[in-house]
Amino acid sequence: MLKITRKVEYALIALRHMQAKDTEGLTSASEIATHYGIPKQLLAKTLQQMARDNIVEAVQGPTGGYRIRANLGKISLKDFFEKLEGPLGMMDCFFESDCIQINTCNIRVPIQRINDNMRDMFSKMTLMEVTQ
Amino acid sequence: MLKITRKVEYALIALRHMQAKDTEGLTSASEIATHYGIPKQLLAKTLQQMARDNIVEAVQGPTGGYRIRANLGKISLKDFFEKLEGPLGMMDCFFESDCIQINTCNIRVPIQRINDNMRDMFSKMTLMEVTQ
DNA sequence: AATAAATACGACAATTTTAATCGTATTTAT
DNA sequence: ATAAATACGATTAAAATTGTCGTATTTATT
Repeated sequence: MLKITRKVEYALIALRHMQAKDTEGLTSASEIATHYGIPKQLLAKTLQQMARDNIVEAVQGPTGGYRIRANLGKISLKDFFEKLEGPLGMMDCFFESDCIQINTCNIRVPIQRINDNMRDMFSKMTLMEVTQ
Repeated sequence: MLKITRKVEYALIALRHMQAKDTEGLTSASEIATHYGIPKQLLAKTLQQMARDNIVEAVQGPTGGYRIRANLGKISLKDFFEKLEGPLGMMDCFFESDCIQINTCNIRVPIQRINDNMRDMFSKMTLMEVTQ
């Protein structure tokens, strides 16, 4: 429990890899996949999603690839996690309201508090702290 | 991602339920399962695990049940989570060392830092904060 | 113009993890 | 003796995650 997903993991690996290179150069999904031994297609999808979110920029065609587009110091980990994985919550009932026990539940409020602490923590950390 | 498990959820529900009652009285797994509409056997196992961890005390036989044994104000959420679910880590490589990429991995150290922050946060919260 | 290498992406399959159930044994109040 | 409760290993079911497939599109190079 309380784990990040591979998608987030691969995204962070890719960002850190690109960060370490010349800002202007492009990096292909293959380059990263080969270097870190991770599945290329899955990584590519993750990069594509980050492109849709304007975190990276994609260039098509041969010699194409990705480069970092956003200011990573201005994206909080909370926003990053939520862009890739949707709303952040320790229990599903914080966003899916199909729990029929929601009225009798005695821990929703206290867990909500803890959850707020967690969100707060991730709000105060930026992507830059991971990638540099 | 970053979710707690049902086991932890049921454990917290049970503790909070018992906390709200007379300290000396016993509470059966059935009572809690019925009241909150959760699977009795699974809840029972969770209570049994908490009994092994000395968080609750178990009394057998008819009229038996459980009561809180530990001082919940002295058990951190981190310890509680780890008692029920094992070591707390955002990535498996923090305790399972079978990742062959562990040497080339470029995010292990930064994620480790974030992980430490998270563990720190849960170390500073007690079970009492959830159950009262 | 043809080719090849890259991104784009929906659909599907495999794997892993989590959740729930089953079956049986033990304890003990009535 | 019975019944209601805890105890717990083994198994099954369900859900979530992870990975693959197939095909389309873009574009530099020849």
